[in-house]
Amino acid sequence: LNKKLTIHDIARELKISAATVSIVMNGRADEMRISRRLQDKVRSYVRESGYQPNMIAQSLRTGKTFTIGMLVEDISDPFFSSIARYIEMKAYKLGYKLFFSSTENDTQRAKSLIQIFRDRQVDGYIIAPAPGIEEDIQSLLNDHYSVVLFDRYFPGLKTHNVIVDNYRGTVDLMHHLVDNGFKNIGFVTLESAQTQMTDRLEGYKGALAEKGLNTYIMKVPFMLDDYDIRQHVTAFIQANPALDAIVFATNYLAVAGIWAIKNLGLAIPQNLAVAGFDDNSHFGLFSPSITSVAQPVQEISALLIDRLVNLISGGMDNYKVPHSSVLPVELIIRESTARNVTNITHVNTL
Amino acid sequence: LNKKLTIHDIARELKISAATVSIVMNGRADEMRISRRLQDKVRSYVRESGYQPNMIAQSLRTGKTFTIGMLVEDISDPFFSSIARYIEMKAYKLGYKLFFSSTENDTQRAKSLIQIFRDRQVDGYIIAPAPGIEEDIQSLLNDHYSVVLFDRYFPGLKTHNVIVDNYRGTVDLMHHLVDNGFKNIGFVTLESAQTQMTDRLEGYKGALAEKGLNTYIMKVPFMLDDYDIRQHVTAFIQANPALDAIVFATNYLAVAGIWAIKNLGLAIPQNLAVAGFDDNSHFGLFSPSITSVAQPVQEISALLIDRLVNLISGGMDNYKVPHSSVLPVELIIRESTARNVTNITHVNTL
DNA sequence: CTGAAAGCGCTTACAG
DNA sequence: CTGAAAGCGCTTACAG
Repeated sequence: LNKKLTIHDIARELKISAATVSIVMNGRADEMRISRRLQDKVRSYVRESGYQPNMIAQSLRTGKTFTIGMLVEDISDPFFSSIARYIEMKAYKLGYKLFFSSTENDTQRAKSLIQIFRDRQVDGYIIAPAPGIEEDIQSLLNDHYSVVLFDRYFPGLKTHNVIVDNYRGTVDLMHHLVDNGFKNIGFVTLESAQTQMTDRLEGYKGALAEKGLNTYIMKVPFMLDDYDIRQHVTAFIQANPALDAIVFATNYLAVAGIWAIKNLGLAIPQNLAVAGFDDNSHFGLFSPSITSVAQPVQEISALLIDRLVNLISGGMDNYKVPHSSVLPVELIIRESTARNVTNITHVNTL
Repeated sequence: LNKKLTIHDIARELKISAATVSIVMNGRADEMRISRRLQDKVRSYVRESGYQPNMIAQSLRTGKTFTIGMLVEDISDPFFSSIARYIEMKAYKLGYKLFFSSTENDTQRAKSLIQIFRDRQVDGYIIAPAPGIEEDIQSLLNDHYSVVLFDRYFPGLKTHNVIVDNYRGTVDLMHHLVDNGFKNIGFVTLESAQTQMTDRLEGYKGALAEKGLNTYIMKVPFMLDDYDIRQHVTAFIQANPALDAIVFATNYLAVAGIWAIKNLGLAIPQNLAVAGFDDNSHFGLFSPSITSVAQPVQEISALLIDRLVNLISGGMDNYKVPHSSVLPVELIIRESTARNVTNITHVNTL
């Protein structure tokens, strides 16, 4: 196809060696004591000819690809796609490109994707780990790759993590519900031992235990489609007529759950209050608008890419002190958890 | 760091030449008449040693990177992120990885990202083009790169395109509104000459002209933030009290517009019916649920990746007959455009 | 101050 | 049937 200019073409044209061109291009000209005149000559030729170094050749020689592999659960999920967006923008400025991949939280798929990233020789990894890939992460660490986990982590691994205070998020939400008069609060979560899910569950249990209230927990199996999630939620509500509020541990559980509640003909929050974890830019337009615990997407993204690029350039020393950043979450109160109207109405009718 | 096995290590171990190993690895062993015994020996050694060829070296030698550059307007937009998701899954099976980048519909940024893709030597390009990058696309074509455009295209360029029938989408929507008794239908779109936007606008004008109804058009400047879009929509509604319905030309215009309408205290659809282009998985849960024109995301994705991989492997011949696929859209009718209740109520009270 | 040479790990004619 | 050699385009000691 189109023949691209190489460093040797330039060297020949300027009657110097290719090494000199390379050194000037890499900003090592002063250090190598190349005359200013020659430097200018090279630089102006490069500028005019529009020469662009072959990154593949550079990568083969230096071992650096300026590429980052990012593994999320689902790139079309609003939480992950907005993080991807921020990280890509910051990476762009730093000269890095990202490979995004969706694990669907599947162990085998995640393992395979990590291997692909290895084959591609990415410089670093940003991973929201699927269950069961501890060994693969540990193996990356053993081989001294730069890795940062987020959203969830493995307590047994000495990794750098960027997570949020999931426990406190649910506790704050429970206090809000209790303060608004709700007494029988259900919790719909996933059949999952991942840290972000267990922390949210513990927050729920802890807050209710403290208040001496009953717990109602439904664990939905992993990887169900929307239809099946709705069935589970419907069954849960029907089996627990005492429920006056229900909390969903993830964004997509909430969306499926709200469908189920509407389908049962229950009014939110009059018959059943609703709240969810992970905010969604559309929750404010739902009917009614939905209370949720929001994660600081922008801070998470900034921290992830900064930490990773630091690791990549800092070398092995940084691995000595893995560090978890725990960011605060924010409770966004909307209509779906408004004070228990039924009780108030009841009082009035007496 | 960790020393990886090379083809020469294997050759030395097996006391054969590196070329033989390479040939076996690339499935050209029979063609090159390498004995079955030797083939098996190589293959089993490769399997046991876990040897993985160095893709960077392969790319340098062959010029192929098995990488695709994908340029969208915003990777966190649900339309683009769901396309990204499908494409990534299909690409995974075909051995390709994707670089996703967001242009924000900015000309300079889009140009810069295309150059970065070139530097990275991607094998092909999937592009939702920003305005003003005709030359850059043409230049890719001139250099015989594989390119497929989607969502919008440049009528002057002989590219392969995957688009939807935007014109018909708006026409269908207008007919639905008119059939339901709406007579003063506004259209909120962007100040944009991009094909997807002009086609939607033409559909609006055409359908209303055919019915002999007035048009009310607001063109919002590009790149406004949410707050400013809401201001524009508010001003538009206040300046046109006759409006009984309003159509938004994109998903995010609709979301911002609905905020504005709610803020004005107008009831949907009693005071003002609402519909939008591009469906959204949450529109069904809005208050009321929102009528919209849905694009066939999965078909778009499948067509894009199939076409592109064909171009990449088929070589130049395919460039002789650029082809536009125009996919049908689907009108999803929900509560926000229910039959004009005000009129009916009016009749009843007489 | 600058150039010649080696090598990153692979594939592809070519020779025998 | 198989191996030695060249080369993809770069960078990095090393020599002078």
